[in-house]
Amino acid sequence: MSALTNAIDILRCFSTSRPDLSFADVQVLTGKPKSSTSRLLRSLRDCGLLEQDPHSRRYRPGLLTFELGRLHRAHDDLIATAERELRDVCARTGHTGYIAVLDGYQQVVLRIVPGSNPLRVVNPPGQRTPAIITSNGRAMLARLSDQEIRARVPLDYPKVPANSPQNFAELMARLNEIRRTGISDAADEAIEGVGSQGFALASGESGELIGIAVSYSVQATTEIERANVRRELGAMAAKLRRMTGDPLGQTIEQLTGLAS
Amino acid sequence: MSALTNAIDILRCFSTSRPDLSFADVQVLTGKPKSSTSRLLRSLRDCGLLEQDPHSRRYRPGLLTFELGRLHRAHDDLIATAERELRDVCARTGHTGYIAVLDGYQQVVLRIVPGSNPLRVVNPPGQRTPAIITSNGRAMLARLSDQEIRARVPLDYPKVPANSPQNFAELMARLNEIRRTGISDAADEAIEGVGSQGFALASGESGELIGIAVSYSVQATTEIERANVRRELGAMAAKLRRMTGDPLGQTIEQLTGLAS
DNA sequence: CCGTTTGTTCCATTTTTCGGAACGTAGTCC
DNA sequence: GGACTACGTTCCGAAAAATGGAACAAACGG
Repeated sequence: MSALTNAIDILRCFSTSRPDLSFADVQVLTGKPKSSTSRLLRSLRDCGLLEQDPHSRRYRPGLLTFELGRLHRAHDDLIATAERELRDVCARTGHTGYIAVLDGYQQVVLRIVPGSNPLRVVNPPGQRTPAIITSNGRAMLARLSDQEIRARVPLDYPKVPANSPQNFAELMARLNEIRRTGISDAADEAIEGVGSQGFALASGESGELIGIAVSYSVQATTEIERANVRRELGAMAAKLRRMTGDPLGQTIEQLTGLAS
Repeated sequence: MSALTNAIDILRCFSTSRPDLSFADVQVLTGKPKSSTSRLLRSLRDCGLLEQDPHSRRYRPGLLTFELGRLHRAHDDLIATAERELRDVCARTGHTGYIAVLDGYQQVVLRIVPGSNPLRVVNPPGQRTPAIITSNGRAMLARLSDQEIRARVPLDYPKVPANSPQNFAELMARLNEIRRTGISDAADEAIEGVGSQGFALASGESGELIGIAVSYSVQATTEIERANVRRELGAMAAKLRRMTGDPLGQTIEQLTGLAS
């Protein structure tokens, strides 16, 4: 196991729920010996990937990650284009919009478009969530080949909320449904009382894949309003697919010519 | 030279002016053999620190840097406190506010508060600039011991704009001036026609040091207006120093008990 | 079809890393 | 004060990984 791998393992211990860690935290989370942890933490700190609070002695992501993170304008064309359209939809509907990407079987929130409705933003940018329990997460999975999906979802199917697909067969059933309709939805899954609808957008040019979703309170919306959201999303999807050359019906593997 | 060091050297090649790099770019910038560059780039890509555009094959900071960068809310208390106050000042004066930190002899922009005046934001967050040519950069330097300043500024004094201190002696003269008045200013240095005033804020508790500045068009402001900015900044500095327990007059080294 | 550019793979040598154990350093309890 | 514990760092021989020159491969251009 390379030094870089170990370093990354440490960096991956940090998350929105654990924005800073003590030496002991890191040691427990990585399961590495004290000596290795000590050396690596020092290296990471010295190179700017981590910072150490002078008083609490806890570690947190460093200045370098801030700088690099700013540069990750990330797939800029695709995302910026999608964000513009999403803003329009959110302005019209008042709901909150999300743009996310897939990483393994998790999704990571990239952009948020706050809505005017009083539903607080629950997933800040950078937030990781299992893709199988969100509307746009499943929409993205649906664009992968069955083989690729199988490879990404852990063999030991994770414990998920009651409304989410409870096993691999249920998941595939939902993904096939999404493949038919082009739109994905969720209700009371990741967060109680919150529903969302979303779709996946692939760039025909770069083969990038993003998920776009609109999120709302289930209680505070009527079936009619949700149908309206579906219509808005459908129109947005159609427009974006035209703009980005998304060859709907092709898996990402077919687009890029290789498995990721 | 450790693998991690080499990896960091590659990451540090990316900047706002070079947000993505080709294999050849990296090879030239790092001066490493092709084989090493190839292996390292692959590792960095595989672990998520870099991404590779499927078509242009160019590299850019990856999803992991985005996630970690989000977590670097960084020195949150100090910066958030300062940012709140800065917002007030910027709202009143209409000018653009900056918060930055020192890294070596460069400063890195952390936060921007756009003003209402039509001066476009020129330094996005993450931007690096030599601290010796900005008002808040010099303000931060002025809070270091002379020995520490000497250690940070390159022996081969860099080429700087005409209005900036042209050599180490001139720099020290200006820093001593800042130490006397508590406020730093700049005009027509980093950017032609742009002036700024700033000060440094140290947290008495954590020993962190940030620079706070307000920036404006030299042509579009009168001497009276600039005096007003100075007054606003002075008041803000006094208030923040009280709030954060900044022991003005002490160097950062005295605060943290060690050289950084 | 050949030269160029660009990038990857191979492999013997050199250099790091690894991790158990010994060694500090505080803080705490009695 | 002294023993105890939590927390980290340093040491060092064994083991693993990085290194970089060279051969190899692929894409491009003329």
